[in-house]
Amino acid sequence: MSGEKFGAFIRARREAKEIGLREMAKMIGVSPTYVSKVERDEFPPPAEDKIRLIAGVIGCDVDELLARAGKVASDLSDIIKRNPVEVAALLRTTKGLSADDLAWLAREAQKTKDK
Amino acid sequence: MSGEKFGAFIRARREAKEIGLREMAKMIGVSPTYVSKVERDEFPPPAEDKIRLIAGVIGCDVDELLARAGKVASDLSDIIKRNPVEVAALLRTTKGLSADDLAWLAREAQKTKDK
DNA sequence: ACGGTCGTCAACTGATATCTAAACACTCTC
DNA sequence: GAGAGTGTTTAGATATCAGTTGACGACCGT
Repeated sequence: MSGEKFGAFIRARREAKEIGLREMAKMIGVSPTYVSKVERDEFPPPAEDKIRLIAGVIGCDVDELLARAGKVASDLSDIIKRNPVEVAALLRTTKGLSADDLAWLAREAQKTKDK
Repeated sequence: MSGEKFGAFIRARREAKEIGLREMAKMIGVSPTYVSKVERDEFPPPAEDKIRLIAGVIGCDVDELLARAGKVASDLSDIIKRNPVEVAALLRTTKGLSADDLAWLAREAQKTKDK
């Protein structure tokens, strides 16, 4: 499942979009040096807000990119913290379910909410 | 929902169990000074592994105590990272659901898995 | 009055996260 | 062959995390 490291991944995407390193740096509000280091995995992935901007620039899903960076979106953490016991139980139960099953479950959740 | 700070909470629990500060410190493998500071919220909550030990000592749910510390169990983070897009969608949908609804949803997930 | 226990204070340490600025080398164009 | 782009190297800055050591004053039983 996408063994590609964070840095290599965003470099490939950036180059595919023909965006220069300095241009990218300006867009996400960091120094070019930093982008260079991160893209060669010499520095760890940046903070969440920067990752969100990068996702916008290279056009990929924020949650996926965050996962690749080894992080979890802070709004998701907040949701867990609101009902730690129940949500933890739910998540542990979903461990091992397929993407399709997860999608089905999300629809069930939506139905419950609408009710 | 339990506005009590992390430190004050564990101090109350510890005292209720008549456990000394030094004893507690020994049990979780840190210095007494550290426990003292944490319990008076002069230091931020400890790392996850220490929090797990504390939960065992004072007898409370690990996920709840982690939430109180503003953290999320790392096994839950791992579950999210395995299927970031689908699990993120599921979690955002569950936002606002009651504890009962969440429990129901977990049972649905279990049924799906058994199938 | 003495040793033991209680919690506390001040001062520090090492590691990790999250970045920056300045100078460098290579290529491509004119 | 000068200038304008690339990306890269060297060398930090700054903050937060996750704690430790050693000394301190208050109290307790004997």
